[in-house]
Amino acid sequence: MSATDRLHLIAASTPEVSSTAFVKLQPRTLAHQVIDALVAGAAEGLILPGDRIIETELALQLGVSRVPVREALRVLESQGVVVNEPYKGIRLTPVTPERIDWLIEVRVALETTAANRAIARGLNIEPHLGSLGAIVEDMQAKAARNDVFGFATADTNFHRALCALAGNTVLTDMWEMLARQMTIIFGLSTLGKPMSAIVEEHRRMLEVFRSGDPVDMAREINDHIDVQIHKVDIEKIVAQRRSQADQAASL
Amino acid sequence: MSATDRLHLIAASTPEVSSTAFVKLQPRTLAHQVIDALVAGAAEGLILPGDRIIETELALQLGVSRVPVREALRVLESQGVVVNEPYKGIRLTPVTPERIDWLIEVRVALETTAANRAIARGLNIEPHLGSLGAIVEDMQAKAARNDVFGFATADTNFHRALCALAGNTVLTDMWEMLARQMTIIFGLSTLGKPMSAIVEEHRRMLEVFRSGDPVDMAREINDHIDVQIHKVDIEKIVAQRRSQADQAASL
DNA sequence: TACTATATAAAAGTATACAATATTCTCCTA
DNA sequence: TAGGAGAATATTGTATACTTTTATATAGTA
Repeated sequence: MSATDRLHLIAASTPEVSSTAFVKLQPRTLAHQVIDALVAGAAEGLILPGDRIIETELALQLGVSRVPVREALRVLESQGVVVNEPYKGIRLTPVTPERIDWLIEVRVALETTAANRAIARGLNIEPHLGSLGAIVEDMQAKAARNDVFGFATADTNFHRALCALAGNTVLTDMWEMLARQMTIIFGLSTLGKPMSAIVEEHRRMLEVFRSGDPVDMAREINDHIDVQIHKVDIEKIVAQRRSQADQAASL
Repeated sequence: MSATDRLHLIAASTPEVSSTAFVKLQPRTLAHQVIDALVAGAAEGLILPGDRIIETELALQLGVSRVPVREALRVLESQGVVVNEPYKGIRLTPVTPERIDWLIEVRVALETTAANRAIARGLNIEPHLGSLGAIVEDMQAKAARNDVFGFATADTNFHRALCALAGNTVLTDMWEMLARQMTIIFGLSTLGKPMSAIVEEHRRMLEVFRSGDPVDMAREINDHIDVQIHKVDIEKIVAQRRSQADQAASL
C-alpha cells in the first residue's frame, strides 16, 4: 500500500465550522484543503518523512484533479515540508538530527522574540494570563484522561497563544510553518517526559512571563523547547510511527 | 497601462549561469521562473504594493500558460508577498508601517540568532571575516561609483553571507523570504542615509562580530537594520516609486 | 552471464478547455 | 434623475488533455 492510500477524504478532514464563529471565514480553495489533508495525514503518520508523494494518486484519493494538488505541493515545497526534484518526484522532507536542531533554533528565536514583544507591549497581564492559564489547565485535564492527542494539541495552542500576543502576523505565520513541520516529524505524541512534568514547565513559563523579565523568559523558552525535543532518536521515532501506521492500515 | 504590462520576459529575467559554476543546478520549472520574474518586477517598481495582478495577463506577458503562473502565485501567497481573495483576485501585499515593523522585528531576530550561532561555531575567524570584509569593500566601491543598485545588492549580500555562517538552512530560507519582501517594499535604493555611513556601519558590525560578544552583536544588528529603515514615510516611497515606474514606462 | 541499447511505461510539467464567481454595464422603473 | 434588477463580461477556480522527462523492463550481443 502506498503512502497516500489512506489519506482522509477532504470532506472528512475539514471540520465543521463552529456555529458561534463570528468572523465570516473566506471560502477556501481546494488547494488549501489539500494542504490541510496532507499535513493532517502526515501528523497521523500515514505519510512519513522521506515517503514519496505521487500527484495522481493523491488527487485520486482526495477526489480532485491534479491542479489543486500541484498548487498545494508547491506551497508545501516553499515551506520546506516537501522536497521536489523536477520530473523526479516529490517526497516528504527527510528528517535528520541536524534539521531538527535547525527547526528548534529558529522556533526558540521566534517564540522568545514574541514573548518579549508581548511583555514590551505590557500584555503580560489579565485577561491574557488567564487565557494562557486556561490552556495549561486544559493540558492538565487532557493529561489526566491520558488523551495524548488532545494534550499535544493543547501544548501547541499554548505556544501559539503566546506568540499571538506579540501581534506580529509575520512572526506568527512563520511560527506556524515551523510548528507544522515539527508536528509532521514528531506526530502528535509526547516525547520522553511524563505529561505532568510538561504541564509543570508550562506553569513555570507562564509565571516567568508574568514577571516580565526578558532574559529569564528567553532562558525558560529555550530550556522548555530544547529539553523537550532534543536528543531524541529520530530514526527510531520514524520507524515506530511507520509500524504504527502499517498496523492501523491493516485493521 | 496595467501593472504587469512591462514585466520582463522570462528569457530576459533569468541570467545566464556562470560557466565556472561547480554545482549542477537543477532544472528549474516555469513556476520558479515566474516567481523570479515577478519578484524582479516588483523590486524594480513595475508592480507596487497594492497593485492587482491578473493571472491571464501575467501569463501572456511571460509567454506561459496560467498553470505555472498560478503555482507561482500560490507560493508567493504562502510567503506573504501577495494576498489573495478567492474569485476576487491577487494583489501585491499592501504595505503598512505596522507591517514594516513586523518584518524588521523578525529579520532582526533571525539575523541575531544567525550571528550568535556563527560565533558559537567559532566561525568569526578567517577566512570568513575576509569574505565579509570583501563584501564591505565592494559596497565601498559601488558607493564610489554611485551605483545604487549594486550597492543595495552588496548590502543584501553582506547580511546573507552573515546568516549563511550559521549553517542553518531553515533559518536562511526564512531570512530570504523576509529579504525578498523588504526588497519589494523598498526597492533597490538606499534610504535616507548616505552610502558612506552605511558602509561604516557594516565595518562596525563586522568588528563586533570578530570580537564575538553576543550581546553587542544583537545591539549592533538591531541598530543597523532598525535605524536604516525605520520611520520612513512608506506612503511617500510607494508614490515616488510609482511615478518613477510610470515615467520609465512612458519612454 | 553480464552488460548495453532500445522500447515501454510511469509520472511530472505544461497547455487548453470548461465551470463558478464576482464585477460591470445597461436598461427599466419610480 | 436616482436606484435597482438583470444581463453581459471579466477573472478566478477546476478539470481534462497533451508533452517531456525519468525510470523500468526487455531484448540482443559480447
